[in-house]
Amino acid sequence: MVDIDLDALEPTDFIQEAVLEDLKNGRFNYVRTRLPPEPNGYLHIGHVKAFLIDYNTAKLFGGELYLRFDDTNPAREETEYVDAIKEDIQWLGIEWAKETYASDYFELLYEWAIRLIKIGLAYVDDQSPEEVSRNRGTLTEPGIESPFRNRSVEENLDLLERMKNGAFPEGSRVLRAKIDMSHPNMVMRDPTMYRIMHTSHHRTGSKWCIYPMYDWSHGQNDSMEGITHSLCSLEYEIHRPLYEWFLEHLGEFKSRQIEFSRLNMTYTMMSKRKLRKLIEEGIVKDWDDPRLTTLRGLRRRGYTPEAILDFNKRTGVSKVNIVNSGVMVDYALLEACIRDDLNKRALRKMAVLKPLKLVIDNYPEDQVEEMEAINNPEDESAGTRKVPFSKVLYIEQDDFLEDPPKKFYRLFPGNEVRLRYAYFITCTDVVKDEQGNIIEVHCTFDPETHGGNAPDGRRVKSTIHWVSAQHAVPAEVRLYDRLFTKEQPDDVENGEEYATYVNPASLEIIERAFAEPGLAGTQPGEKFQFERTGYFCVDPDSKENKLVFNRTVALRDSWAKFQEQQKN
RNA sequence: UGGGGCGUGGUGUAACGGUAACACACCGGCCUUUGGAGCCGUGGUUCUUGGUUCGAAUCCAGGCGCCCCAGCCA
Repeated sequence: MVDIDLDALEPTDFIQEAVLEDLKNGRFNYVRTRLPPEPNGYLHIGHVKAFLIDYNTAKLFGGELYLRFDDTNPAREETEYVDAIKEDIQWLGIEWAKETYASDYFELLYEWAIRLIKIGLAYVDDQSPEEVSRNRGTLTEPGIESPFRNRSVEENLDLLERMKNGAFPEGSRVLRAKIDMSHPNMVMRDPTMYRIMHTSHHRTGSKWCIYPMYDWSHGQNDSMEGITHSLCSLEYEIHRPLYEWFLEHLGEFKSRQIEFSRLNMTYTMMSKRKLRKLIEEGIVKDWDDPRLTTLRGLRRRGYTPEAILDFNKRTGVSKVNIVNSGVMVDYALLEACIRDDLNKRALRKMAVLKPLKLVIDNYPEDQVEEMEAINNPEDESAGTRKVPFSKVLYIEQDDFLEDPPKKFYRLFPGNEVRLRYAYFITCTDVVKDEQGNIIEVHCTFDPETHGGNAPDGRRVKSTIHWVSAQHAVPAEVRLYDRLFTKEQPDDVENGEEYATYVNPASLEIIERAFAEPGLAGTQPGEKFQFERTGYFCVDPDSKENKLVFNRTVALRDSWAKFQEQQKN
């Protein structure tokens, strides 16, 4: 029973409004939702939307959430996935009241099937899969009734039991609901309830030789568990009449199904089948490849549960149906969410991704100063730290140009910039190798500007980051970009393959970057902002003697954007 | 050409018959010891046509467009 003040509740979407209405008008007096993953692959960001709708709806009304694995197809489901899915859901912070399996109800479901046979509403069909398909009709033409449709109850009962016990080969028979072969809704044209599979199940072993179809299992499981609100995506809307038909004739408890838009995102793929293909073809390494929008990929990439929850909140809930039964959300929104979260929380560090040697000619040879740096300008309580400074430094290659274009404010011959938290420097000279590559930049510093402030009040246009060459720790840095160059990579155009749209620059490995010494010893999962370049986290590949960082997302970069504009 | 859904700036969501709002993106500007962050500003005849109404994104009717369904997948 709900013992909360319904009038005080604030529903945040149309589903919660509908549930509130059901509670107010007495259709239900409690709320129980269910979260129904199929244990046949890893979770991706699209699943999160569905999960959070179930979780948040139950939570708002003081109800409970069941985690029910839809394990009705043993040919593709494994325990390994069950564990991984639970781990991912927990990582997000979703709690469930009870863990159940569709297979928990195989026995009861079988009894219900017998009841349907007994009232003449289900029959064993001996047609081949091809015949069943051919006789289903088309979208505009009615189907043809099976010659086995009017078998006696006794024969149906006998055949089903023998099917269950393994008397017949796979594909030889199915149990079908007897509804209407000319129904305009294809789902209602005598849908299959059980098929024969001589496959061992991850939980029931070899006990069953028949397994229920999703359409026969799901709605009945909802009923058996007393699920009040069965929340699912739009493509199940046309299945709702079938679920209601079953329960109506069985005389069992009816859940209310409410459908919502699925989440699709630009520059990525959501379907498990396609994700699996990416892995099999070696385009990405595994389910946790940081370029994937799987939960494991996002986690390894450095995304936080908070950012993903925020993303979910910002994308909302609706029934808008633009593509693939749902909406198409801009990938940039996800990036905005992680930037927002990490901006507030991540400690700042300095790291030079593409090092260029900088020598301060007038700085004493052996001197080392400890410069005070702010750990997080967004959070004063994060305090400060000391960063060693000396005569020879590394700066970013991108921060120096011998012959700069207009609007380039960084270092170039004759120009003065600030080294973050250190000094003002002026570039005096450039050293090149025989091929003409710049290998060293020389400058002088102004001792009066210690800490980065000029007592005479003069200003510089730019502040650049640095690390002291003799103190820096080397690190491998993996720069990621979107996996595809096309907004909808699965919208494959004539003759092409989605592989055509794979972004060749989706992964760039920098073998030898240099980080400030404070980064030594950091542990996998730790997150930082490398000033001026982006947010990074320590990869699980990282070892005591070899740091590995993943770039979660780059900082917004108006200079890079400006350059991009100039090109176009 | 059957059935079921959905149409609000580029994208996603609000507005529950009473001045179309918010976020992201984009483009300007301010500010800045991160070209980050922050702050301010410019973008829409609410798919369309007609009707009801003092008043319509909202209610009604027609049209158009898009998505889903012909697995012994879920």
